[in-house]
Amino acid sequence: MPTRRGDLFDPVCPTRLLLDRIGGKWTSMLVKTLADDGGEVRFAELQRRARGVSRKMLTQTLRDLEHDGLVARRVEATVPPAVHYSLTPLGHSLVGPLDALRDWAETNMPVVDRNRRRRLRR
Amino acid sequence: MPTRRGDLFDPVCPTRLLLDRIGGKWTSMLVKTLADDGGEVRFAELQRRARGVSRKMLTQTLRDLEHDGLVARRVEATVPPAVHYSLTPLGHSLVGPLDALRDWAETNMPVVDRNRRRRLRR
DNA sequence: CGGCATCCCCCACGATACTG
DNA sequence: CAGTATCGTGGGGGATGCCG
Repeated sequence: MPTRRGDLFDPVCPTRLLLDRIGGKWTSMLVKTLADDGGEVRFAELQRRARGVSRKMLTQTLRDLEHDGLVARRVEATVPPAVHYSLTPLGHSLVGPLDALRDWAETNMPVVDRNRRRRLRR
Repeated sequence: MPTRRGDLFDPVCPTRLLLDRIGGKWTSMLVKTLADDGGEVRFAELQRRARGVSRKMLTQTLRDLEHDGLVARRVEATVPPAVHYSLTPLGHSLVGPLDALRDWAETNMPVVDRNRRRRLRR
């Protein structure tokens, strides 16, 4: 078996791959948006809810999620086209673990002064 | 209350801050190493266990973890110095949620062919 | 031994413009 | 409406060297 369970030190270990995904700037909020809705959400609606995301990053993030089987994409061939996104069952199964992280963060993450963005740096 | 629970769309929401941390290349494996050990681990030992980490990134990651109260640093003022790292209680409390993520990843993360590193890119 | 300082590279991400 | 194409940039992260 190529992937030993728990071997975070393997550069291609599943945990690292997952963290690469949900570590993306928009991934977690998109998953949460789709999870909260429960059904299908259109592209423009997603962009409206994820305040600040560019169309490029929205597309790219959704493509990655789709590639990993977390998100389903359905196209209505109308003019203009309507594209609907939703969580797959696999996607829904990730919501639990993600919520656990979120709960931990909201309870324990120290409140940061807005001036030092990101790291402390210097 | 400044941080609304569940507002992933707030740029400084706790979840995003947490993901910035554990999204780091070495963070999760360091936390896991310290968690598995249970006690104190020396700098050189950490570097040995986290195969591939440079001293610079090891120091930087540990500093960030320390800053967030997840890791404790203890210096023995001998020559040469001996520095010991361990998880704080707060750090230990993160292990559960992190393990949940890890379990999900190992069960559900699609096996990736080693050729396409990171995204699909093109 | 542990850890800054420095230099450099690369890629995630943003802004903008064009298209079916 | 829902994308692609292109360009530019910030900062995460690697390599190396010096230092107390």
